[in-house]
Amino acid sequence: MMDAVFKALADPTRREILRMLGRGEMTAGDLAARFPISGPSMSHHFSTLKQAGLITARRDGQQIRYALNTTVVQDVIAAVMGFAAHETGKKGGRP
Amino acid sequence: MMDAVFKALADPTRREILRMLGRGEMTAGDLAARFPISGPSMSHHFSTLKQAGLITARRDGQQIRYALNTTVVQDVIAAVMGFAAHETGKKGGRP
DNA sequence: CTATTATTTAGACGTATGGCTAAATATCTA
DNA sequence: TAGATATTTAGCCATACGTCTAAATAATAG
Repeated sequence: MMDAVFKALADPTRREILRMLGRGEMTAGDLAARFPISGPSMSHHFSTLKQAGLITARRDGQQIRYALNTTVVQDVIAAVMGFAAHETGKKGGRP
Repeated sequence: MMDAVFKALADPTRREILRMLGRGEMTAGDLAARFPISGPSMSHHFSTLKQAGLITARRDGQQIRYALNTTVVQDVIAAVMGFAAHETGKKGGRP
């Protein structure tokens, strides 16, 4: 599960999509218009992000509105913090 | 730069290496012995992590001791937090 | 129902990635 | 110096990834 999440984060276009969605919901079209790659390629990125759980999709008429899934984003933060959380003998928390 | 970091994090073996180094410094050999893949393959993973700045290497006799670079790990955390940090109209901080 | 707009699915293509074995390099020991 | 141990570098191979164009699906407008 985290495997799909980290793989999704590996691509710079997808990270930029996440940053944009961080400002609020956007339609697939609006999002795609801001990148120099084809619609189908963007759609594939959406699919990757969605299956990783990083974004959610909901249909609104003929458009699809994508939104950031902040819950999973927080899971990522926790996972990364986990890398350094086991240092022994290091001063933990805030002083 | 963050590009190399996120790419490095995309592989589960490399994430596991980081977790192990989170417990403290280890030699290339000790680290490699804990994975079911060849030494050369492990060496390549070390190289990827090192060039991403996620780990540091220092020679100690005939061995190389690897250590987690917590500074860069924190940069990753900051970067991921940046995805969700721009939500408008959401209640921020802790309640 | 037909046409139009929005988005995804399918298939193809070149490059990147992760794995392996064999060979090279570095350091210590006899 | 020769030999043993630790680690990396060099090639090779199969699979995964990101991109594209063409075609399919979904929903709205006439």
